[in-house]
Amino acid sequence: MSSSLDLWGDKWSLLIIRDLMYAKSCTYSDFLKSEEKIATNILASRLETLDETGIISKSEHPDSKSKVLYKLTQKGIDLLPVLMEIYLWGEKYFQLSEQHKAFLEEVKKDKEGFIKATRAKLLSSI
Amino acid sequence: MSSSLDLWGDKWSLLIIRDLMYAKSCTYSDFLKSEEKIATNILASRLETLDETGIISKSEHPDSKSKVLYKLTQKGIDLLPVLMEIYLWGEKYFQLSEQHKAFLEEVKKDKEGFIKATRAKLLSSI
DNA sequence: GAATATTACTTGCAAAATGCAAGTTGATTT
DNA sequence: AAATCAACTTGCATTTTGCAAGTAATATTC
Repeated sequence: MSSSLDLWGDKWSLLIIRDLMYAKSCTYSDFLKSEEKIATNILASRLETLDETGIISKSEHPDSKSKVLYKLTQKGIDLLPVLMEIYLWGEKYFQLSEQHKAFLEEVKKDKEGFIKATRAKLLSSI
Repeated sequence: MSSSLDLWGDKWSLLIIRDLMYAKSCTYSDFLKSEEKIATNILASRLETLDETGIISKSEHPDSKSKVLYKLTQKGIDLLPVLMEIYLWGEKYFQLSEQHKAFLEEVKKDKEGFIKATRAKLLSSI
């Protein structure tokens, strides 16, 4: 557990991973757009270590040479169950937006199924 | 997710919570005995914030006035599924001891059942 | 095609968090 | 009564974070 947390167990790494679960792929500036407002140097350092540890990978953007696409690897996609349990815990102990509530209601109807489907979708876009 | 991580999403907090999942209750010096070697000031500060946010609670030790017992609250016990998914991820990507491997094999046979039983055990000792 | 804007970063620096060693206080054992 | 134990606290050096500004390469606009 300690070793796992050393790889991705800090707030910013997990938020990066979360963004990638939603978006399938993000550019550097996409990450900067999320509401948590990560500092640019921290973002760069987290992307570097997540890449080094094989949780995300860098690839070329089809449209432009100056853009970089970040994606989850299988190792990163396998964190989906962890993220889902974090969400479900948060649902119990925080006031969520209607949007999030509706989403989690859907998930709870068939958690295994949701994870399997999302996992397949993410794996297909690697 | 960000709010959840603000409460318990750092390495030391999660290791404290893990110790309490195994042990049901720990004293300050019990935490110091775990292999990860947390510094005493960090331990004190984490115990304080986990107590403030209602994830653990302090109680009197039956044997001695000078000892303090720390336990998970329901809010803390509800993190069990998160911890289990962290373990299961780690199983896939790290070399574990035979002991841990055997434990996780057991868990995987009936994850829901294991969580339910462990949860009940922990709740009973609150 | 030169000027402007965008993208993905890097750098410098102040503030906060961490880690280590040592110290303190009250209860307990010898 | 003296020594030990349990739960911390304190001081300080090191590391990490966060903010603002800068840079270099590509892309777009005039």
